[in-house]
Amino acid sequence: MIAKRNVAMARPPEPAGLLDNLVGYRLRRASARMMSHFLMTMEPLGLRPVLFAMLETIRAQPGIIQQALGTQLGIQRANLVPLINELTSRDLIERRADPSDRRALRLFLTGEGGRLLEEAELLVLRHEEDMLEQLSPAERRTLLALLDKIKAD
Amino acid sequence: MIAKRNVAMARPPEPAGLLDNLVGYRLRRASARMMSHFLMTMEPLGLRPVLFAMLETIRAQPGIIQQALGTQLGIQRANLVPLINELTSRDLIERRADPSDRRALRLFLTGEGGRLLEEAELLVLRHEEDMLEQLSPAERRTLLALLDKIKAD
DNA sequence: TATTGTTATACTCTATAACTATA
DNA sequence: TATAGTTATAGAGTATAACAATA
Repeated sequence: MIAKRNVAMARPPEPAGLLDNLVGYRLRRASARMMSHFLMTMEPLGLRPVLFAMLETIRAQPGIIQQALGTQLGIQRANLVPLINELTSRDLIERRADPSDRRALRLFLTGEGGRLLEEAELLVLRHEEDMLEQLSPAERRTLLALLDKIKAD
Repeated sequence: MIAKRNVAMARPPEPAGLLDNLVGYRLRRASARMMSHFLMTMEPLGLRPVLFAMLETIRAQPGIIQQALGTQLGIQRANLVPLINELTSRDLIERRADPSDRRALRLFLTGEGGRLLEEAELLVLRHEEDMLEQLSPAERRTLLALLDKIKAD
């Protein structure tokens, strides 16, 4: 393609000045790249990032109630419902009534949920390895540590 | 609140195991924190992150066409249209026909767009300062450099 | 034929308010 | 009164397909 110079203020295609020095913007773009690649990687398993995060959290804390799951993942109770339904109807998790608090539903992985999650974990590790191959182990630790220093609000 | 121990596999509320060691997940959470704080900061100006990014890019490259704007910001042409309309109807930018390519529309900030963007930049810098106060200048540079090492796809 | 801008559409994510059943 | 789960709804982001005008 040939550069056009017929407009008064046209400049070389510089990325955009201030924008490119903003941590928030660069963070958002980097995160979008990761998400997009995650989606491609997980497509065969039909797991989006949220669903994977939910399964991981339920596996780490079997019997967790929806409210706690939502709090930990930053998802509101109301928005969690259709996601829980999605995992339930795919037989990846199950809800069991809590005998001591009949408002609460405890969440557990099913056998199939556990199996799928194991497959997913392999894919996720491969995905991270693929996206982060330019970063040494030390750099990855540094990146995580620096991310943690961003204000929690 | 008192911990309940009446469910077989209940564990201490650990964040979630593998999940918390995934760069993609931590990146996504950090980015969400920044976005949320950005939204609060910019609320008085009515600028969302996308709109701010568009204004910045148009200011840096006056006369940019929609297609290029979309490519640079990672927004598809079709999705850009309502955003351009929003900025146009608020008199922050204007479209001018390109005499040499009558398919293309060149984008420019209006006077008011320029003024609003200047205000916005001050707020954004304050916002970044607020969110990143725990990071030294060197750490911020390191963070940006590490983000750049994440694969571009 | 390919490209620019556009319309239409659909899905996901996010946010809020209000309901129910329990506590 | 407060909490857990739910329903309904609306806004915003993102993706694809198809069209008109122009190259």
